[in-house]
Amino acid sequence: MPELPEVQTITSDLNKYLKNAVIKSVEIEKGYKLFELAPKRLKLFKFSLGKVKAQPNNEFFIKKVLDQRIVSVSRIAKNISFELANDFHILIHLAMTGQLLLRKPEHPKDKFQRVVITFNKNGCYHLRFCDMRMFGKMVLISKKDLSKFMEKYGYDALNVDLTPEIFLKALKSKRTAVKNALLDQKKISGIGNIYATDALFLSGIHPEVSTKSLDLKKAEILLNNIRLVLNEGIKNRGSTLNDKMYVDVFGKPGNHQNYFRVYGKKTCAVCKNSVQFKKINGRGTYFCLICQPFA
DNA sequence: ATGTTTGTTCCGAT
DNA sequence: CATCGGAACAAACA
Repeated sequence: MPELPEVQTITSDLNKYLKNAVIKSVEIEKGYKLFELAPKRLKLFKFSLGKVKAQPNNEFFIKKVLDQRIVSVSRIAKNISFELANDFHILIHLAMTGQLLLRKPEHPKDKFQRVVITFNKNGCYHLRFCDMRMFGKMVLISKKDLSKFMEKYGYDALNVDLTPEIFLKALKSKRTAVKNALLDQKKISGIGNIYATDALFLSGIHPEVSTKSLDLKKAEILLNNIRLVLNEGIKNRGSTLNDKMYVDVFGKPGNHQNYFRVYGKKTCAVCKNSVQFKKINGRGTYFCLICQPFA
């Protein structure tokens, strides 16, 4: 579920609460394998790490993280990275339905709980990795491999080094509908379906307009609106849809769903005309034909 | 029963 | 060979 604002909310809370905490135990739900589910899933892991080989098994993971101190928690695109005091990072991607919950050990078992890491800092805490659909991943990666892993991502949408010129060039390197380019993490990272939809609406750009038709002025407007909705999303602690799958580390839903511009809407808040809904590249897309003319 | 879902990768067509 | 779009991954809900 999470896009950049949701991952950022989780990451900054975890950094606040787990920085310098020490991992005292790791429990993996019976049948849940960090890297070795079905053969197909193993393949998925390998590819998702690029040329980097995933570590072979749960035991290796546990051995390497036990008694390690968390140096810091940070966000890489939509991944959460736990820097350990040794040579490794724990990398977590929540995909569609992943959750990270900070719990007291006595708190009742959470639904779809897959991995429980116990930390020792100001008492004893659980970090529970829950994932209903199991598209998420949790892997151990060496510092050297992490830099290789990061190469597969384009500029983070909130990176101040990303200028309108670079942004435009990145979009144009893909000859496709502008919305598809925005969702391509290799070009620009962090943007997901909801925030892309709202940013295009604010920019008056039809989602199916070709990247070829963009000019620097439009790119600058779009980039500013992307940052506007992402920063708003962070301020509002993320978006929680009706399925309630996104919650923060305390189990609380976000508020940004109350501030969507066009996503999930029936009528346009600006011109009152009916909002269009269309699947673009398999992703539900909302737009207003009056405010976002296809031209 | 069918269609829907915040993400990413695989695979076939071009 | 590079690139794009659709399918697949899996589970719950309406």
